[in-house]
Amino acid sequence: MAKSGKSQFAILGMLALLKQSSGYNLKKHIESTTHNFWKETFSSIYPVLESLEQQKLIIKIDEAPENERQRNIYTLTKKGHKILENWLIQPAENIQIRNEFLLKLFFGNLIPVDITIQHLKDYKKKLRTYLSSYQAIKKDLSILDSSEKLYGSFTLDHGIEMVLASLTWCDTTIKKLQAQQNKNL
Amino acid sequence: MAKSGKSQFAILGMLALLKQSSGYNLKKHIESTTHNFWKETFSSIYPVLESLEQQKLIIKIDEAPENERQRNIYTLTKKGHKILENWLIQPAENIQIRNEFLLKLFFGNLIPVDITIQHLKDYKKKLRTYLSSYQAIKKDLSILDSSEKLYGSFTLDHGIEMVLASLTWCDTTIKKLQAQQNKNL
DNA sequence: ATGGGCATGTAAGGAGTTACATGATTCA
DNA sequence: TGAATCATGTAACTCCTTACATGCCCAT
Repeated sequence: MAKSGKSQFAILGMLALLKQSSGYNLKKHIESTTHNFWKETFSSIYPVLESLEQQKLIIKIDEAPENERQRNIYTLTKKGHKILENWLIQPAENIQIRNEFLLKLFFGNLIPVDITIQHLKDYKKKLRTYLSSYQAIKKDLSILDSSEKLYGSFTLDHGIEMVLASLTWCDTTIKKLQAQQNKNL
Repeated sequence: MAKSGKSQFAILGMLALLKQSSGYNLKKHIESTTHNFWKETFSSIYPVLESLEQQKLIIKIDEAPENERQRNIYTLTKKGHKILENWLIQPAENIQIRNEFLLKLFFGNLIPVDITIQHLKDYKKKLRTYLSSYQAIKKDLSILDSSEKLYGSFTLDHGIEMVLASLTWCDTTIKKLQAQQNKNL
């Protein structure tokens, strides 16, 4: 079955940046660059590549270099570039955000305060992990050329700023809950 | 078909807060309180309510007050409370974040800089809209009782902090792009 | 009497995830 | 020779979204 959502554009865009790539390689690059706001799995990448090829937005490159393992290398066609650019110049649609962590917190008065505090502390740990992984990604950005690096640094900075703001909010929230806890002693 | 995802818990939790509610009323409250991180549609609410009733997690209240329009009022059973609390004390699973806006920005070097700058400005406008809607929700929180208000204010503050950090990031990013633009003149 | 809010659902489809399945190559 | 990485895919499923469909009640 052909997929037709946003994955299409994510893959098209990444392929445009890399000029040419296999599905496997695409996944690797998505993981090392857009991981904090966009992920893809093999199960979506391969069918999407097939669908994009059928739509003539990408083509398979016939490179049969000797001694090399069999793999499918794709590159964008002119039509592919056109479709991609057309999508890029449109403003983004509203995001559907579902945050299970916040949902649980919202229902916090249904469980003991100390469990919620623990959840917040665990969340902080996770956020710190994200922070260091973003710093690792920042290093990986050097793979791409300088103009791409610029935009990559923007999205990465966004992630970093969000994590930092979250960490501050966690601390404030924990303090408020602890104050609540003391009041009830 | 019975639904079995996170919607179940969102509805169970909201029902626990409200003590009792119709599906329609649930939607209203979800909109006015968790809108920034959790939404539900009628198409999920009604089937989920039916499924929850079959699982004996909620029951329909026989209130046939004269002169009142027909509607289904539900409330949690003991089993429902147990299931809900059990979910609440488990740490939240990792969120799958997909941000189309950031994805487009990441591919920004494929389109003219001024379009990207415009996208950022439009995004700022949207963020400011969110900010004022959060302030409106903060007022609506007064519907709930004080302990629930506390947790509602936490999740809301999270939204506000994220928006504020985003706005700052937008300004920084716009400045960087404008500098880039001037360099290329 | 009519428009808006209240109220409840169904049907079909879309998009992505998880689990399953396989095999080649490289390096230690 | 065995583990890790490269490499490609299928099948089933789940969940949610969009569009559709209906009708009451209340206020102006």
